[in-house]
Amino acid sequence: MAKRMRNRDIAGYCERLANLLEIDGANPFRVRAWRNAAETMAGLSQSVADLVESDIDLTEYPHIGRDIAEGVRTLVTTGHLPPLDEIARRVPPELADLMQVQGLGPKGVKALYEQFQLHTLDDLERVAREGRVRELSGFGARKEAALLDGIRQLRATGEQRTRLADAEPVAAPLRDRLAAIPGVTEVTIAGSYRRRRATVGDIDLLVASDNGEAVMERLVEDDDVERVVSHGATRSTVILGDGLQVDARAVAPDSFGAALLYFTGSKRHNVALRQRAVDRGWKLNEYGLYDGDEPLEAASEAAIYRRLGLDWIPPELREDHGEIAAAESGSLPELVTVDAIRGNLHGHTDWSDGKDTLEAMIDAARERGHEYIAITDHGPRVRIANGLSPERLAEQADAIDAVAAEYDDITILKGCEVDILADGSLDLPDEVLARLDIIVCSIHYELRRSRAEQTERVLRAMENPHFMIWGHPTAREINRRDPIDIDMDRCLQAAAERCIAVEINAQPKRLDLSDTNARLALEKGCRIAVDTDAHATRHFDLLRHGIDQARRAGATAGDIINTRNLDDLRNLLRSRA
DNA sequence: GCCGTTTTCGGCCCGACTGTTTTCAGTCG
Repeated sequence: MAKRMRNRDIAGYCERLANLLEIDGANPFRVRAWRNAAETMAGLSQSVADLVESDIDLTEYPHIGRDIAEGVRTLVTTGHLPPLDEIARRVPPELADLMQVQGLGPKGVKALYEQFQLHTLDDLERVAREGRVRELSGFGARKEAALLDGIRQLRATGEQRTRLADAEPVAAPLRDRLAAIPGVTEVTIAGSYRRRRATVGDIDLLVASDNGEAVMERLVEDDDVERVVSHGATRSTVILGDGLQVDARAVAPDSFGAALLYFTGSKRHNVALRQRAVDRGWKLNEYGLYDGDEPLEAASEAAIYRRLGLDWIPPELREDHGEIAAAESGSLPELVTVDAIRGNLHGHTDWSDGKDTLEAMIDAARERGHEYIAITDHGPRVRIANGLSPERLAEQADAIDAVAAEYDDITILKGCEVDILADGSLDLPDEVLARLDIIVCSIHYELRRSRAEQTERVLRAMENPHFMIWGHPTAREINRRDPIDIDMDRCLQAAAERCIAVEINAQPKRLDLSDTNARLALEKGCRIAVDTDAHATRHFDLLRHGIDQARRAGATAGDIINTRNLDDLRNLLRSRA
């Protein structure tokens, strides 16, 4: 068995093969087939390697047929993707990486390779600096400069996507500035931003105006704009000072709905919708839904969905994960909202590594209308966070009792975020845990252990009857730290069987569980806790980021334990023991 | 290479922008 592959790795191989096939001039539909399969696997909540190991037929999944299933099976077991090895004999595999340079596609890479025998980004940079790229037919001085720009940018940002919460404070003000332009009736940030993905690759700004040209003029002149990549009458691309790319499109107000649908995506969702239109003898594009040349609907998303026989689908669900079938049968889930949350079950005070006092945290929860709040400072193992010993935990309990007496509008739950040690034991003894109302169990250390070890670690911890909520289950930090390697399928199954809730941690750097893992958790029958893991009063406002991911997983209020009233919540937690 | 209640063969999204090949190919989303 080769080193265990993550879905992301497998998708990477398929994507690489697709790039090389494209450079080689293969049938474009064959290229797309591998890309589609890559996307399917990247978005799958189950581990593809597990599926292969369990002999599950991969062709059950969309866009994976006999050949690709066979290739992936071989890849997982041997570390080799045969068609990739085959093409690598003719096309240097490193060329696939050159396609990441903005403005450089398969044709360009092929031409550069044939002319200069260049393989790598460094080769390309050298040839471009020497001014030789412009000699090539189809290239010129401007293209050469653009490629150098593209190389610089690729080196600066890599493939890294921007966290949604980091994109918001840049994108929203720009949106508001465009909205203030005379004649603009509406501006919406579409794309993965509107679908609330945890990270965004760029910002898709959609503007409704009868004078798109004026909007584009204003955009490229904006103070935040560092570089203009393209600039047209209805469409422009700019790079902002912090490196974030913005794709802006202007459309007439009466086709805003169709454009919004189109530019919100996902690509997969759009393809499925267009197919549905074609099945009815119509055509759907960014300008509207048409019967021949006759426009049927365009002004609103809801009207277009309705005409296609579908309920309006919330953007968070538009990933082609079965939402279209659900919209057809009227069985879309009623997604949870921020307002449905009655309390936060994971948060810290200055007793451990929180910034604010017990009283301040309670007041912050009251200001947000919460009915209860759990105080879950760290257990002793997390020493750097000033984790609480049993003695200090007892002191804190007295402090909570004293404070609680002053409030009649909120209930304070005594809790702890205990550490799951490497051997699966918890960092506080059972008799201490037994005195608490709520116990969040999380992994903070020893993140690089093997999959088998991590799985055993968590399964063993879950045997403890005091394990109530699995906190930030994979310990990932977006763009900074990979998730731990663990058999999520088995652990979520165990959580479901033991009535353990799994957390969606709303800290923007975590968002852990991820949307796909949260979806898997729901499929397994787990209940979910959406928690802020607040370390300061202002962190209560991060809740919406966790709710975004819960919605992307298709969660209703009923799936979330902290939408329950206090009695129901207590019963749920007690059913654990 | 995938897919399928009009199909196991013949489809597979397409429009905007750029730069360069003076009429369009390549790239992108």
